[in-house]
Amino acid sequence: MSRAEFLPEMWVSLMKKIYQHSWDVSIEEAKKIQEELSRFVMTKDEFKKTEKVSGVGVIFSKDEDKVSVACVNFSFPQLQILDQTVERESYDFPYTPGLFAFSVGPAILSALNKIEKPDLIIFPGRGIDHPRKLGLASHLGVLLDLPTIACSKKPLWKNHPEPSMKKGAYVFIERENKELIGAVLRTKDSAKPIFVTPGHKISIQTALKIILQCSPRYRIPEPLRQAHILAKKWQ
DNA sequence: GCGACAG
DNA sequence: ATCTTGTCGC
Repeated sequence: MSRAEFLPEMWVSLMKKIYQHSWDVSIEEAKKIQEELSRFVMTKDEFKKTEKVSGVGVIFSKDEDKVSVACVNFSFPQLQILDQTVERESYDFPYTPGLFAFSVGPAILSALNKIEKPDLIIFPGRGIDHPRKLGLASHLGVLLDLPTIACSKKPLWKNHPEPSMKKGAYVFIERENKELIGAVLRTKDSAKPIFVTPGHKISIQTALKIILQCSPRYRIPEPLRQAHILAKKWQ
């Protein structure tokens, strides 16, 4: 099949999936959706500008089935807050490892609708480092057709390597089949490293570069840190 | 069978 | 995620 034939078919199929996409599904259906959407995940740099970078913060309510979601747009690389939104919504899909997006995806999409469209989004959690290659950042990256990065405070992989204590140091993480899925990145001298993985339309190298540029002072990249603080206020 | 498993 | 206690580097 030629590339010219392949691409349109791929996009028709993608649009179909997005049109049919439902968050109100069983666990088995959710996994199937992940398998299908993951075919469209790209880990090459596919964007021209990153002038506006958004961070997403997610906090679950203690008692009720509610989740607070904040989205904060930053200028890049100046890192000034441009606009932001926060909201508290109920969610139907209980938190399940591997299916995080089905709990918080709807609330995040509705929050993102209330701010200006960013050029790139940083999500808490996972990206391609996922059993079906579709962590939250990859899932919403495909649905929004935007470059996305995932950052986690927890290791992607058991027994991860340790970068040097100097800010900017990193070590790649690979699957057993040697496929690169992300990196352990030191965003602050002598602080615990964070775990960075591409979501969609971005390479690991570029993701690391952007996350470092977003972390001038604190361990957690500023867009994620501010979004987390804002979501926490509305918890 | 058991614990761990993004937030 | 949250809670809690303790330790170290800046």
